[in-house]
Amino acid sequence: MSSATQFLGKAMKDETSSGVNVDRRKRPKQPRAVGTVEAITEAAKQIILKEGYKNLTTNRIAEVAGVGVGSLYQYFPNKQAIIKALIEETVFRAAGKVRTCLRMLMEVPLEPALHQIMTMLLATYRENDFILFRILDQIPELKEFPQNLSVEIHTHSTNLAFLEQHQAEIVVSDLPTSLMLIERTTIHKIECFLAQDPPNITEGQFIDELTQMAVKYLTR
Amino acid sequence: MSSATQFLGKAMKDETSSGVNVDRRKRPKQPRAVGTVEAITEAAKQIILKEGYKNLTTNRIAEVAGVGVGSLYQYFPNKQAIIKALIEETVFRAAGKVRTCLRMLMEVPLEPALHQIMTMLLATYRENDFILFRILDQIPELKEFPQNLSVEIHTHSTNLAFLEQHQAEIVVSDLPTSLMLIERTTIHKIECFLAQDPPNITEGQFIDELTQMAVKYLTR
Amino acid sequence: MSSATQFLGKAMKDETSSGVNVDRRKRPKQPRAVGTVEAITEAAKQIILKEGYKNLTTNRIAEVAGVGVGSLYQYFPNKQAIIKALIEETVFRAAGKVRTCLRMLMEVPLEPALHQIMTMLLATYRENDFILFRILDQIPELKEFPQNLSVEIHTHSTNLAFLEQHQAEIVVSDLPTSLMLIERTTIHKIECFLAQDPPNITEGQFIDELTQMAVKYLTR
Amino acid sequence: MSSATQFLGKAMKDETSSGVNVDRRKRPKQPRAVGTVEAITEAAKQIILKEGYKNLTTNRIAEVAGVGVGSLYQYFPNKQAIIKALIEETVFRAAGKVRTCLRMLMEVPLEPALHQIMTMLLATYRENDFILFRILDQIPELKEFPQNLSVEIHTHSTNLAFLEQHQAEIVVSDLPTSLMLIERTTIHKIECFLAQDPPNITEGQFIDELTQMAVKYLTR
DNA sequence: GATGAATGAGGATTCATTCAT
DNA sequence: CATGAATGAATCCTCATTCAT
Repeated sequence: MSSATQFLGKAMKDETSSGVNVDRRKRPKQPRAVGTVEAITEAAKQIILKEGYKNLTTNRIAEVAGVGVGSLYQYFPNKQAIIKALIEETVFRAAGKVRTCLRMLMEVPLEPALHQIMTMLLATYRENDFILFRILDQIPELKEFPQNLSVEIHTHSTNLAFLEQHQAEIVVSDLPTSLMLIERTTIHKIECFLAQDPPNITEGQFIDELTQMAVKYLTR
Repeated sequence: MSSATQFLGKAMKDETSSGVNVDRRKRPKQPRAVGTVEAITEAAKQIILKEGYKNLTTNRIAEVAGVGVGSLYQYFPNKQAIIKALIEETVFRAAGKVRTCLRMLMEVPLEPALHQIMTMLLATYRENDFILFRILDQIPELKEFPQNLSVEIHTHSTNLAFLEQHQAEIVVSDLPTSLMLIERTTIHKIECFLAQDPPNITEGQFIDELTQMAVKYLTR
Repeated sequence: MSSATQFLGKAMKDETSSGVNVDRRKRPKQPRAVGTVEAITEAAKQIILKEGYKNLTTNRIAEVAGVGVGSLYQYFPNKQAIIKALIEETVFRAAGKVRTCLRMLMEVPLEPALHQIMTMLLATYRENDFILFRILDQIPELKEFPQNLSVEIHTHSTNLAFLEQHQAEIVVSDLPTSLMLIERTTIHKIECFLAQDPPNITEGQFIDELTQMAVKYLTR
Repeated sequence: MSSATQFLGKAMKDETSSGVNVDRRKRPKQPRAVGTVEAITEAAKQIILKEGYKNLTTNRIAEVAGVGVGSLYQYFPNKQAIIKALIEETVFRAAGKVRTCLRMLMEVPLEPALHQIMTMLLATYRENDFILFRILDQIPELKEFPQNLSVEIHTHSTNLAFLEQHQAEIVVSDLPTSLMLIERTTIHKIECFLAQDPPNITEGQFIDELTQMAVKYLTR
């Protein structure tokens, strides 16, 4: 039994015990309804970005989305589900970009490839309002459903494939574990970098730094 | 000094910190009072650890501390101040241990020294209920007073002294910046490691991993 | 500079910096909501009248109004706003009656006209639960928004027109100032009279007294 | 049965039903204790004057007075009693001045005498921090014990004696009632005048105004 | 489906008063 | 006598959720 399985098992147990449902209530089929759902998550996003997570109330979401509060509960069973949907959406889009980029760099040597990846990652985080990714820290309840709420989850296997493609240049013994370490470290640094305002290091320097760190670690 | 001046002074003091005061209210003098203050922060700690941050209400703190709600406000102006005091306390104690350890390893070669440091760091984080360190992520308001709320702040100069002592073995150009990166990365990894339950890697392996990462990065 | 100056200055600054909003929160659109708003102010009125201002708590208002506490905050940002609305309402209705009466007496000679006005004033104060007018004394915070909270404000210009119409009989030099003095004095006396229970003077005597005072003052 | 008797009767009934004691707890005999009592009322006065009635808490009084909260309850049964004592003190001192002045003007003709009295009254109100006199409006509970809390009470008989001394110049039929009207009106106007900042009338003009009003009313 | 008025449990905070030291 | 730590009922206000229209 892998730890992943255990983890999922735990999450499921928790869900059962707390009785909280964070999934969508119904799949809207009518185009009007699709628009409403998007308006809701978009409103949530704007509020988090502009007014802070602590101001994210259901009434405010409805107001910004231009719908009645009641409509929120047509598509989401509760507030958490809205946040979850928003993050999933964001993560899904971001992961797609990362995977596309990785596939294009399969044939490129490790160091320049990593440099490009890092550049793209930074851009993706910025575009996708990285603050959303950090929101999870403020919602312990949601942490128990991380299945789809982390970019790594959606990119890990592609990442792995990428590294295996470059195995000739790499010396670490346990590739999956090393990959995980690099992934986390990289993302953490990007978050720290983006959180600084103004940054005390140029973007170019920062990406070089990130790349060097990964290359050194992987190739001794 | 006119009453107008007094008033402005008071108003300004109140306003400077965005209206929120997170400092202590009064210093307890009677031994009984000291016990109460400790009971309050200890209660807050236990609640965070056992019931989660979202259950940290003032009434619950008082209940667990075995005092009346009013007593909380004898020593702290508001709930945030309690949390701040708790974290400061924890951080201060942890930083003390780290510094002591570092001073003992000044003469030891880099790699074994780092190995010991990592071991000690992991132990310290575990002992000191590392969860507290992560609580800040859930309280954006407190992030604005990070002066004393981060272990790094209290250990950075000692860390720097340690690395300078080993300069012969180190190749990085900008030592302070590199140190900061290593500090953050190490702490982040420790937090991730401790957050896993159960960990999918042994403690020994994990510390080796940490040490290798730092050594490689510093010495190429 | 007198202490009065300092006091007022401080008070004003206090209000400005505290940024308290005493306006309505939203305009009810559904008829049900209109009823709720009225029920709230009416409940506040009844509590003040029957239980005293010190028993005017938000929970009690909700209870008497037969609604939940939350409903109070659908239409008013805070308790003060409820009181303000109640007083405004009362003042507005009372001022309307006064103005109507004055316009009807434009052609009547001064003394009989004043007599009728005083009679009507007393009746209006009694009907309109004059206690509400005195509540302001107990809420220093509201005193700073007296724009619409005083009957005089809404009747002063009509009063002035009335006196100018009778200028032939009047000898005072500065009509506006004299008017203000009479207004305040009259109202104050009415309040004192109504506050007595039981009064030690008949209503007829009292109105004669009021009229005489004004007539003597205006006509030497 | 005079209205005064009725009023007292009512007050006593109220006290019985509310069971509140507002008298001093014990008469301090030791000089140290006398100092403490004075420090307490003085502190209350300073707080009302500089920080507003809403900031008058027992803890703050003790703090400003430089004693422990407990000591307040050595000499006063509750907070109201402190306020009552403060007002009594102030009223008593003010009434003394007024009576002295009146006795000196027994032989002076009505108009110049009244002019001097008004001047003195205004000064007394200013000196004695007239705000204290208005505090009663904010404490309905205390209004029920006005026996000694109003300057008029302590000066009424002297006032009456003064007017009787000038009976030759006076035409009103019911002297006591007229006196009461004048007293109230005068005090009310002084309060309004002092509350204005800046006043829109000079002090001299104001006193002339007051005097004229009284003279006209009394002498036709 | 959509609305928005209504809800009320629950949270942070205050402050007059007590009582052990 | 004096102290000041402790108290807790009471207060204002919030906000996720429901449901009648």
